[in-house]
Parts: sequence; C-alpha cells; structure tokens
Amino acid sequence: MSANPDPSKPYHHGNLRDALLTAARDLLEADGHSALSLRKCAEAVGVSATAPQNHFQNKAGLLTALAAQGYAEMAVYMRRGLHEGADRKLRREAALLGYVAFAEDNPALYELMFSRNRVSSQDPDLLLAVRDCFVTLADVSQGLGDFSGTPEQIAARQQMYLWSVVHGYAQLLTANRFKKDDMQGTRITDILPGF
Amino acid sequence: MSANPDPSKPYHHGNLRDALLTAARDLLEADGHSALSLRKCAEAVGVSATAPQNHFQNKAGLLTALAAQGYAEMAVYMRRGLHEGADRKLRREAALLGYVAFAEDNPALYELMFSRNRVSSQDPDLLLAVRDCFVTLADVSQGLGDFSGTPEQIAARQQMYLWSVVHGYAQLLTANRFKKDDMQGTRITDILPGF
DNA sequence: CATTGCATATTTGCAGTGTAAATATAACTA
DNA sequence: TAGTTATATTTACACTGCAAATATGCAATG
Repeated sequence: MSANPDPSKPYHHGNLRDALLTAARDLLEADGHSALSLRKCAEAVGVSATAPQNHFQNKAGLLTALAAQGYAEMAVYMRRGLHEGADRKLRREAALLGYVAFAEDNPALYELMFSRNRVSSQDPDLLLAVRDCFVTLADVSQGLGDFSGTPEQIAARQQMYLWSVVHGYAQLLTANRFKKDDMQGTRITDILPGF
Repeated sequence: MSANPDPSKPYHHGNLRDALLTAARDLLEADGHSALSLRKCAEAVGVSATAPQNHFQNKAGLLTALAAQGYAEMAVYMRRGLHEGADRKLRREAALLGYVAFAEDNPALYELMFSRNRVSSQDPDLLLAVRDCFVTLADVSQGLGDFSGTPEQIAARQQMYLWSVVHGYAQLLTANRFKKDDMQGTRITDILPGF
C-alpha cells in the first residue's frame, strides 16, 4: 500500500521478542504491573501496537516468558557464592541470601513469578526454569531441622519448610511489610531458629 | 429527562457500597482478579456502569476496601479456637491453622491482601484492620525459637520468623506450588522444626 | 408545606487496553 | 527466479477506568 515511511528503520525488527521482554521488564519494575501493557512495550521498542501478537499468543504469554526468565535468573543468584564441597550450612546460607537478593532486585517480577493465574503455569519453558531453580533449594534443604517420618517425607517437609520461610520473608520484605525499626539489618539467615 | 424505566426499582440503591464489595469478592474468587472490573460489579448489582465511582474514589479504592475486609475476617479465623489461658503452643497452633484456613478459603483475596501497589497501603481503615489482625500473630509468636539479642530484637525476630513461614506456606499452598505427592496431609504445624 | 442542600445515581464521552482478521513486507528456500 | 514462510502493519471491535455534567430523591430548614 504505502511505502516504508522511514527507510532507515527496517520493516523487520530482527530481535523483537527479546526487545519486548526487556521493555516489559523495564516497565514492570519502573512503574508497576499496572503500567505494563503490550501496546506500551510495542511503543517502547518502536513497532506497531499489535506487533507483539506475532511473538506472544496473548498477554499471559508475555508474562509467562517474563516469569520463566525470572526463574532462570533466580537460579543464578542462588548458585552465586555456592561452591561445591563447601560446608552445607554455608551453602544453604548462600542460596537463601541469593534468593532474597533476587527478590529485592526484582520485586515486581518476583511477585509475578508467584502470582496465581497471571502466568500459564503449565508452560513447558516455565516449568523447566522453575525446576532448575528449585533443584538448588531442594539441595540445600537436606539435613535441616528435626522432622520425623520416612526419608521421603522428611525431605519433602524440609523443602516445604525452607521454601515457605524464604518465600514468605522475601515477599513480606519486598512488600514493605516489615517495620524498619524491627528489621535493624536482620537477614533471612537471622530468623531461622537453630540455623 | 426520562422517567424511571422500572418504577419497582428505586433510584437509590440504599446499600450499594456493601453490595458492590460482595459482588467484587464473588467475581474475584470465582473468575480470578482479571475478571474483576468496576463495570462488572455494577452490572452484577444492577446499577449503572459508573455508579461505583460514588462509593470508591477509583478501582484501587475498591481493592483497598476488599483487602481491609479480608484482614478483618482473617483476624476472626485466627482467633477461632484460640482460648484465653490455653497452653501457648495450642494457641499458636490454632492461630496458624486459622491463618492458613483463611487463605485456603479466599485464595484470590489473600493474594490481593499481600500484593504490591494494588491497594493503597496507607489507607487508614486498611491499616487498622492489618494491625488488629497481627496483634494475634505477635501474641502467639512469643517464646518461639532460640533467638539472641535484646528482648525487643528477640520479639521482632520471632514475629518476622512466624509471619514469614505462615505467609510463605499459605501463599505457596494456595498457588499450588507444593506437589500433592509431597504434601500427604502436611499442615503448617508439621513443617515448623521444634514446634 | 415549600424550598433548599446534599448524597446518590445516571448519562455521556474519551483515552487506553487486548485481541481478531486481513493485509503488507522481506527473508529464506527450492 | 518463484514460491513459501516468518514477521510486521493496519483496521476494527468490545471492554475498561475515569472525568464531567446531569438527574433524582431524601432530609433538614425557613
């Protein structure tokens, strides 16, 4: 129909999917989840309003991809400073501090990752990223506490316990639910009895 | 201009605010937060699309009122089965089970109550409801664990710890993040080491 | 009782949103 | 080169929150 209005800009972006994800994360962390729309992402990247539809089935698809990216990064945070052969308690401490650090660095994304019904929880890529992330958590939960039952039950409860505390702490912290006076530099590793 | 189209229905609803809140909760729990809109609430109650504006400054106002209602109800759940003079451990158990039961009965509302930036966290009514709710939590967190420091620091960390575990457990549970095979009827009181 | 004031509800209008469908463009492939 | 496919645009529509003007009826006041 009409010619390309700006010949300097190619018709095809080349890497639109990644560019949209980056724009989405910026919008999400900068202005909150309510400021995140497919159209704003498109505008930020400089493409037409409906271009994102070619890369994400719908908005949930974009959010799901964001969440998967988040889990992958959280895994890196957790493994940072976690060295093979180190003392188990030190490994656990490193993983927990990494977990919380990720949540503090990406509070809006963290909320999205643990939200109900906003991401397609059965997405294969997401499931993979989640699994990879919680391999570390399951690892460092070994030998924790004094639970009873079969070895499998003990392991399951150790994981449920550790994940519950660290997730609860991370979410309450990033949602500003802890009074600053009470905090006084308290870290996740300071509130685990017998740690 | 034009006469009332249905004389059987009064021009003024009479109790629109409460009716809207009820409709909002139904929509929220039934079809998820994305199905919740001011217009749908209005339609469910049978008033004009913009009638809610007279009772809530904006959508955040409605969500804030919903959250405040939630905290008030959660306080009731926690105090249910918590009798004066009872053993502290039993009181703690009752409060925790009540906390989780509320989250299970109102998963979408629970998520809203702990979300970032969706509710006006400085709303006076909300703050009051939150405070009343966590009086009980602070109460039953006394004598928990083996923390060190000044009495104030110990109390603060006891509260942070208990709130973190129970919140993390409730959220992960209602977000279906615990594998059913691992659960096997495990309750919050089963994953607290030394409980 | 009449009238005035106020809380409540409606109507109208607008910008922003997700998404479907048809079309256009360019890259790849045989 | 010709045909196919992936990628991007345009157009269209229903839905949303919200602002502004208007309508309605109750309650208090003269």
